[in-house]
Amino acid sequence: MTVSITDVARAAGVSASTVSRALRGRQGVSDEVRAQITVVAAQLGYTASRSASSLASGRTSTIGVVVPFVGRWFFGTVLDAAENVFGAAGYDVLLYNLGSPEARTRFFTQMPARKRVDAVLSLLVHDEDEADALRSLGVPLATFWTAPRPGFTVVGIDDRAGAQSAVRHLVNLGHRRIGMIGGTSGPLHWTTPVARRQGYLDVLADAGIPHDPALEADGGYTVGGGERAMTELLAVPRPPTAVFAQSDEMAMGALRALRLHRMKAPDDISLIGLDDHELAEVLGLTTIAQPVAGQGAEAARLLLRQLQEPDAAPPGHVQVPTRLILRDTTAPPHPRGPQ
Amino acid sequence: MTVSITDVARAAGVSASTVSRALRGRQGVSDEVRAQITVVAAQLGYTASRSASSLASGRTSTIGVVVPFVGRWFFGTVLDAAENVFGAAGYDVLLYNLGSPEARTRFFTQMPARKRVDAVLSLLVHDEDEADALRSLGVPLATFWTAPRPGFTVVGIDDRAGAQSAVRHLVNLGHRRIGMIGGTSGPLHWTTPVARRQGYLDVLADAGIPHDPALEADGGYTVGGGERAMTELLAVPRPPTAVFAQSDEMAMGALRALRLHRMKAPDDISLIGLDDHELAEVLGLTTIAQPVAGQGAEAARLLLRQLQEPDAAPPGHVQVPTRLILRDTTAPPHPRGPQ
DNA sequence: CTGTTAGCGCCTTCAG
DNA sequence: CTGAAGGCGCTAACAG
Repeated sequence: MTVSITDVARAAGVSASTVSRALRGRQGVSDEVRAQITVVAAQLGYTASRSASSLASGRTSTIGVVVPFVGRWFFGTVLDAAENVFGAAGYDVLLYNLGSPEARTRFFTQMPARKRVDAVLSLLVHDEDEADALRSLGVPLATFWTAPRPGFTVVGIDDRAGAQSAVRHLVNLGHRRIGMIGGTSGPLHWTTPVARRQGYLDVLADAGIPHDPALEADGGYTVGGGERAMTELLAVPRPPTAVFAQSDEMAMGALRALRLHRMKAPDDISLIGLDDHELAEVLGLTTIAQPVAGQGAEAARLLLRQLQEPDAAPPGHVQVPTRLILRDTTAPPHPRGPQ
Repeated sequence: MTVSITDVARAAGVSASTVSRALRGRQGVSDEVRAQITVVAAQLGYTASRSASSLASGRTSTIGVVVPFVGRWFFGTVLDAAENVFGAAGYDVLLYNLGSPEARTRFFTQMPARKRVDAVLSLLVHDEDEADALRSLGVPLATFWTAPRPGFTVVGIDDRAGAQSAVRHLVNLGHRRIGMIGGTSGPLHWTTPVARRQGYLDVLADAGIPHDPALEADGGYTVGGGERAMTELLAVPRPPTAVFAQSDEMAMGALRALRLHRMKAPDDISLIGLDDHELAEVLGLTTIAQPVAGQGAEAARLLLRQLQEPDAAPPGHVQVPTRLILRDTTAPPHPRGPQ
């Protein structure tokens, strides 16, 4: 029914091994025989069975990509870029989308990727248990993070420094009451919110501004959460004149909260995000940009290199730069405000 | 090194066949033996090699999902929902992200999914050649479309009717000069823009409004394209008083164009989109909603059912409803305008 | 340069 | 209910 390597071999009048060698571009086959086999294989519509060749060779030509939520802009963009790099190199990608706790548990207990992938790119690793589970796969690993992680190739921005730039921008504009929308209590205990908060605290301290816990709100890294968080901040007795949202999506939610309160950025309150989301420009949102697709492609490339040169030392930690993008949501504090 | 089924068999004092049966929950194994084997397998950290079991059984427990751009909100959201359904059912998903023409060509010439998947969900099928290539895989197929497609389970909205609702809303508000931002000349010749344009023309004709080609602009289904398209429409001698954007992302671009021209929706011009993008609410965009994640989950479920009951008749064409979501970007035409 | 010989690890008969 | 035998389709030595 389905055409196999022996069918091609028979039709071409050679042995199966020769077909295998010819089609995979290995040397040791005369040019004319190779050409012949190529033609015959095409005629028959032959494609090698990945299962069979994986079983025989031990290689899968497949890379596992673990994503928290493909639907989220950041992860979708990273995945898009990474898949392009893997696909161009002849690798298929197995996607594990671990949005729900059940999916996450299922993945880490059953480890469906075991023996199925040559490498894994995990965009998010919650804790050391998950890291260990991944390490137990015995394949090259990459992840996104703000710090090095043993056994992983790590790509990421300096979250703390990025947050510092954001808050410093607000301080430079003359703001003293600066709020923050973060994500500490989200379902995922990853370190990004912690590092970004640290950057916020750093700059406040530097500028001699006392830290007011009432000016911190949790936006859970979602649009809706950002809206709620901004609403909270507006209800504080003495509201902030500027707010740093740890992600653009939360900043967008914050923008909506302002609109609902008949307020505007930057007239009533300044707002800065972090990411440079594709819609940040549409909204005129001032933000700290990070190269999202670029990081995905870079992580993919580093993983491929490890596959090609298993002996070379793993790359370790690659940090990519962020930069301030001035748009329309930040300005000096309004003079009439009570400050 | 890596633990195989014979290792488990030896450790449990049974044969490999018994281990295979026990672990896959097939009957014909006594409860106590099964329990024992389960324990031993867990201890040893055994996971069956998918390559080997696929080779032996002919089933892959894998579903291929073909996506034009994972990074785009619509496709990312659909993929997210579909992956959750597949994953919960014990299937892995192989992702083929065909954003570039090269990736597309590579996929359709090499057919890397052949012999690797039990079914395929292709979010976009350009033409009959691609459809035929997919059919040649000999597995259950599903896709998103506005019309039935032989050999595929099709899920989708009624694009024409959806567009009609959008334009009818504008007509009902009293608009007579109604522009449209579409996507006919995009790189992908899929039929969505055609169907939505038809809906636009239908309502104009119904309302006795002559069709003015100058009021149609191409936004290529991207944010940037939407911005350019709206800019074009504003430059027309007698600009529209209302605009229907065939997608929310184009509508968002249009909103930005308005802002840059110091104009506002709905004060200067009414705007309606189609999708109900996650950020449409943030922007207050009036739109026609379609259940995006819902459609992804539905397509996945239908595919799984075909896998479980191969004899049942394939579901054919499932059409899901759209509905008008009134927000802040549409209003009756401004009285002072030259009408 | 090419063919032959063994498996890769598992599932599926077929016996018992 | 369980074990033994064979083979899925391919690749990797090893001979020629």
